[in-house]
Amino acid sequence: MTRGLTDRQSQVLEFIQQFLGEQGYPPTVREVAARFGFRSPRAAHDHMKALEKKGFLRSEPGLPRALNIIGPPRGIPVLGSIAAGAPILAVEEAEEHLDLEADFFGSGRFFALKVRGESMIDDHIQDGDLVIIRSQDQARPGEVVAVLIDDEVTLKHFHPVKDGVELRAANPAVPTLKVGADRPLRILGVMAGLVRRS
Amino acid sequence: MTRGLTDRQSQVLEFIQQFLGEQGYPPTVREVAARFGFRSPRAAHDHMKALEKKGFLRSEPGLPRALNIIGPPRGIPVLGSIAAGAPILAVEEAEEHLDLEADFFGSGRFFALKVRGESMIDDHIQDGDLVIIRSQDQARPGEVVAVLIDDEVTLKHFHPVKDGVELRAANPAVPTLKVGADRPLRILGVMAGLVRRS
DNA sequence: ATCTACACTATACGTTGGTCTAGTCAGATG
DNA sequence: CATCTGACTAGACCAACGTATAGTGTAGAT
Repeated sequence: MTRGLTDRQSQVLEFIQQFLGEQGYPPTVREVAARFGFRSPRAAHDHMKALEKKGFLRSEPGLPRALNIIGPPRGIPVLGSIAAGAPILAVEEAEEHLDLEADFFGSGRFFALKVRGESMIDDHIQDGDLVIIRSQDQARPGEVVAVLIDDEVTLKHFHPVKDGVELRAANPAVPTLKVGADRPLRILGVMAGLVRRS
Repeated sequence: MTRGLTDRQSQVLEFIQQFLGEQGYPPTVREVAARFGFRSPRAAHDHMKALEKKGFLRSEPGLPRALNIIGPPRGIPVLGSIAAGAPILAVEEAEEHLDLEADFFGSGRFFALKVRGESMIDDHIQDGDLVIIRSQDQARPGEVVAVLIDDEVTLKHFHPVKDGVELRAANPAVPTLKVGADRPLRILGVMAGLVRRS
């Protein structure tokens, strides 16, 4: 499952996550041991130390329940910048994660892109804004979409036309891009929100 | 401060919240005591038991760090709308809470205001946006501030001038407001970010 | 003048829980 | 075959921690 962990380590990590979610505080070594039926706290302790060494957990030595899950970053991954050449769309490659509530922007899978330039300025999306995209491969006319075209990601208004698609910017200075049905165009998702950190 | 709590109890609760946000796990009785300089863990323990009795905390007896904040919702409180007449600035009156990471917009105490109208449209702040405000009573020239004036909250650019302050909108259609040094004007905080949910 | 609520100090008890030493066992690797 | 890694048992040490008893001081209400 998760990068470089043994099965048992994944299970332990998952349990700690779950415990934290349900109880609001992290489990002790012995609580982990009890969950898996270990007769010795040592077994659980070993796994937790392994998880720590692999960077999935942080803990304060000697202190009970002083645990922190740091490995699998939760939240919305910031996958790169728009119009900056082929961003990698794997979660592991995320530059950063926006750690916010699961359904903050509604339901679905989300990612974020950092906007470069002023091409969507009339939609009040400015340089440096993080645009939240809901992952989907379909879009309705007029929606703001993140599309992959010619190995580049752009944010545009989506308008299907005869034999193709028009991608309109929200800036009169930026010309509309007409894409024929033959050219490869992949919709990555539609805009679901925006975060600006001044 | 918060409903039915003594000053000290509020402080203790706030510290526990902050600790949880920063450390990822709850503090022990002694860590609370250390924070406030108590020479005895008993003092902290008493406050925590009081908070528990008043329903702000839950704890598992005998277990270290087995704490749970249940009373006050976490996150950034949405305190009301801008330019919509005297919003209540008590945390209890929050309409909603933006449940996101503690230091998402940097450090400090934050609240959010829902923007009504187009008065800041040139700053690309549009109707319905949630503007994140860092609580502080000072501002530097040019910063976007939330100010309380005549029992109304507005979002404006802050410009100190001779014998007063100018509050400029980011929309040419909205006239600049000149406020004399005599008129009561209270800075609630400065803009630290923005959240738009499309 | 007494009472009660609040905020604490001083000290201590007993348990919980992180961590240690010292092993066993199975499966994979060289 | 020996060695290594992963997963565990058994038992123990002791610091950290929740909790208790007993008491001080202060401020406001009765």
